[in-house]
Amino acid sequence: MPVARPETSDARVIAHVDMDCFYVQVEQRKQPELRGLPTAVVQYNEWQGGALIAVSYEARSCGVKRSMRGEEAKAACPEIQLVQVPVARGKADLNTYRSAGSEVVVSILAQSGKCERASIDEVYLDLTDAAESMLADAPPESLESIDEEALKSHILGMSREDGDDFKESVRDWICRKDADRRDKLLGCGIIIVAELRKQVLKETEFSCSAGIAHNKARSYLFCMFFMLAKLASGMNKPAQQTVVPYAAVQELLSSLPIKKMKQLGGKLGTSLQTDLGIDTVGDLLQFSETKLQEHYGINTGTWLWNIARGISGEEVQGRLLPKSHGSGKTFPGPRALRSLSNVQHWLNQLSEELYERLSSDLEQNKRIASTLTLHASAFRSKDSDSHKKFPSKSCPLRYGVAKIQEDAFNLFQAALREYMGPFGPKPQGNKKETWRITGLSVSASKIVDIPSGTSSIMRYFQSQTTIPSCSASGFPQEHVAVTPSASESCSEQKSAETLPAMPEEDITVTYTSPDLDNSYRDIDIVLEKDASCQSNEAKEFPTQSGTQTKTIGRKINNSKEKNRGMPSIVDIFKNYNASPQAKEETQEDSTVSLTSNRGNLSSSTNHSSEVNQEVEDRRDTEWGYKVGEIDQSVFDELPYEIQREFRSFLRPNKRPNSGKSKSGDGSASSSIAHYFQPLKR
DNA sequence: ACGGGTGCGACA
DNA sequence: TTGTCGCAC
Repeated sequence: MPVARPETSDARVIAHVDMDCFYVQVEQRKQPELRGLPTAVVQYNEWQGGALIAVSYEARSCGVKRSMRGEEAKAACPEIQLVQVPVARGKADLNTYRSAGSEVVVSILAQSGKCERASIDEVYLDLTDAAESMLADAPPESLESIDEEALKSHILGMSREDGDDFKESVRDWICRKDADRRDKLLGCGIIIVAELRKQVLKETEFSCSAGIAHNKARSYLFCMFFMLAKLASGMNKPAQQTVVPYAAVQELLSSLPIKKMKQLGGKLGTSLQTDLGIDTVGDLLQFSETKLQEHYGINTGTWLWNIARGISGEEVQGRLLPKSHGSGKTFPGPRALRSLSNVQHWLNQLSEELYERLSSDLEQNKRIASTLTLHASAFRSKDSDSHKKFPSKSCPLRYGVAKIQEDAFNLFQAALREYMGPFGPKPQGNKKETWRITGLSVSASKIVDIPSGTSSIMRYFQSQTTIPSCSASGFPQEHVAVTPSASESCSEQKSAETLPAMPEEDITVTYTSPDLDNSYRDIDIVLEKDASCQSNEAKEFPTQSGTQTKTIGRKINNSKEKNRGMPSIVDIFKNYNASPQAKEETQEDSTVSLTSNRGNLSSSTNHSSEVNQEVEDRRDTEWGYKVGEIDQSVFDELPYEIQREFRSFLRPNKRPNSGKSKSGDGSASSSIAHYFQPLKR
């Protein structure tokens, strides 16, 4: 829930741009013969014709709706064209849509102001600067002609009965001399957005709709308004835009059902209705801020009070790239997974896709992700508490397909044991597994920019991506996890798995303690054979007493604590990226170089001298940190080649693995360090 | 026991 | 911080 900061006179110009039925448009661009035909994009064709995920306007007017099955759609609209979502590795592959989305964002929309990619097919734009300078230099009233596209805009509260008349009144509204300044800015916004949308159409062949207002909430809403109006009027033209004059807003909104408001489409909206009898925005207006706060807490209460009044201080984040990548699949009903090996198979597929996307993110955007998370959903058919949530688990992310696969599987097993409880799976007499996995996903988050100019980083990853995808043999496998005593079924299944063979001396043993309630229990106690300094510590782990558990917990905390004062690789990147030269933002043609970190600097003080001074200081020390302050384990977060790159850059004279930076235990034993690829290959 | 696959942000 | 939950397209 966005926290609304009260904004008294909000004279920003914010646009919400929505690529409507985007997947359909992407497919129609690929197959132009589908243009103009009722079309839907469908995935997983095998069951009842698959599920519709995007529906063209022609098909909608036949009564086809999203979340129909393909067969229903055929029944409703026999001539409908069904296009399947691409499938890769046995799962839906949305990459074509993702890249089509960034095509739009990157090449066009990012030009005229701050741009936030809200989803695969939506962006917010902050056009305040552009609108203000237009108002200053060439206000609409001074123009002899207004763009034809802009004249097609919907202006809420203006009836649009007849064509030419309507355009005239739109022109009048845009050019009104006596208008409120805020309305004038919106008028400029109309013209700017119309231009942008034309450009998008020209360069990508995609059409889009837009809402223009003084804040995000409203621009979103107006975009939705337009789409509703579009459906109601039976219009078949998907591309238009909506704006609302300041004075007319409140009246129009008060009749709006609250469930239509963003964030209120779910439980909160339902609660407003059933608990407080609030059905419309007008109803919501009757409630005092404190009353709302009593029911929904201080933040949500204030937020509700504000949005009812059209107040939303939420800023457009200057972010063109996603903050995380995920790859997942559901296994509904009878298809639920019931064996570890099956789970591992799918985790391998998902991890492959994830790695592929991480690689291209690195290649195209020079970003690196640092956390891997596993989510799963499950049920237990027999047990009493079969609704228990399957826990999510995360760990540091190591680059490399095999590594992600291995880590994902380890995370899964850790989560599974937690899910099944401290006593593990049923004793051997019952051979049947009690759990069923109905969904799996792996995701990568905490993505940071890496500096450009360190070209060998790119070379490294390019070579990685050319390796044939799945084969674990393409990667030198440094260690494999072995779970000696976790549970009958686990070890049983495990042996059935085809884990890559490797030289024996490289094998790393992972000891697990079944009653250790810690997500790192598999991975945090890896003992590397040659790391002699850790042997004392590691010896404690195989035992299973409660006191040992506490000891382990403390050790883990200690090792984390040790890292706490240290700059992580993330910090280093951040500081580097704050330097001005990394910030320049040129729109390249094909190889897009995006700096997503524009928003990292507080936008309100973006140009303050204070910040600039800070940046200057950082530049003096290049990386912002002295060599000696950087812990060895920081480097261990990266693949060897990249470690080498940084090492030569940061401390040219030191040999790999030579020094722990500070006192205490070997840093290679920290919870982060040992989990990554060992330095030597 | 399903719209599926993703992604975001808030909360504890 | 991690993990959970809700929301949206």
